Amino acid sequence: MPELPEVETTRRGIAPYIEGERVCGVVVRQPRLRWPVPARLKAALCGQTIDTVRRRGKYLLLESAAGTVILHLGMSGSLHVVEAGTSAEKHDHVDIIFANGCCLRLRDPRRFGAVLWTTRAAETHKLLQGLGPEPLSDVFDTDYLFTASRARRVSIKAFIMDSKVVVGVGNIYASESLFMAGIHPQTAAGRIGRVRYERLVRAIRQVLGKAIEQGGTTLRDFTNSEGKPGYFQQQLQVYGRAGEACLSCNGRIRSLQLGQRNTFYCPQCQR
DNA sequence: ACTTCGACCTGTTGGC
DNA sequence: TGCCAACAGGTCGAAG
Repeated sequence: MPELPEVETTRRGIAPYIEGERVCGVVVRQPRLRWPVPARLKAALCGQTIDTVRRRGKYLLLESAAGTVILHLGMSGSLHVVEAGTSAEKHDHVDIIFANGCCLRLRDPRRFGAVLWTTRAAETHKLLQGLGPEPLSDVFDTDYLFTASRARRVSIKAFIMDSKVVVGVGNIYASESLFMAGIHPQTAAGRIGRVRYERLVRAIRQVLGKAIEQGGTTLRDFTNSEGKPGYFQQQLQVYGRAGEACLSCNGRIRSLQLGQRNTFYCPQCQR
């Protein structure tokens, strides 16, 4: 479900309810997520105040003086703020309850998500330390991407979906960005020139930025923390449109498998 | 060091 | 209507 825009939409949705609020309870109904939810989470977190809710790539970081909760939504996770005491449904695995009466609830049917706890700077955590730059930051520019891609034989699509290269570009926005940049998804990353990387950087920024503005993409069931869907799917140019007409050239959108992921592109517009 | 691929889960969809 | 296979927005870590 969530790529960077959906995670950012979630962050913005939950922050006002929990920033500056004190945790007074933690309920773990299902500790078996991607990694076990640490048993010490409850003891560590109770009594702490969540100072800030940050995002790094697709990870959400709830920071307190004692440590940081690292959250990942995986493929099917979502966070909602409900009133403390609201009855839990089938896949509501973890609640963090606040003294102000709010309950931050993680739902994740496929359980690819994660809830972890670290007492050190979150950036140094194993899962975060190798991450590439934020796509919307200044560090992510043409030079960076061009240099990082030299001698790389992977497809450009797999390359931009690699979180060590750049974070937050998932399967939907990878296809969309490559369409906008006019680059065929199968092209080897190392064989793409500077000028085209300039276009690609711009496209990634634009696509992600626009998607955040629209509250993310809702294909099946993504809703923000208030239960509202995102609207970016109305702007999707190629994702999920195999067999349909390209909105730019009227040719047929095609799909292919790249790195075990479905990939959409227009063979006319993308070379 | 790079690349590919299996693995982790459940729910939904589409074909027969 | 029912059953079953295929597929889904992520990504780690092993193996080549």
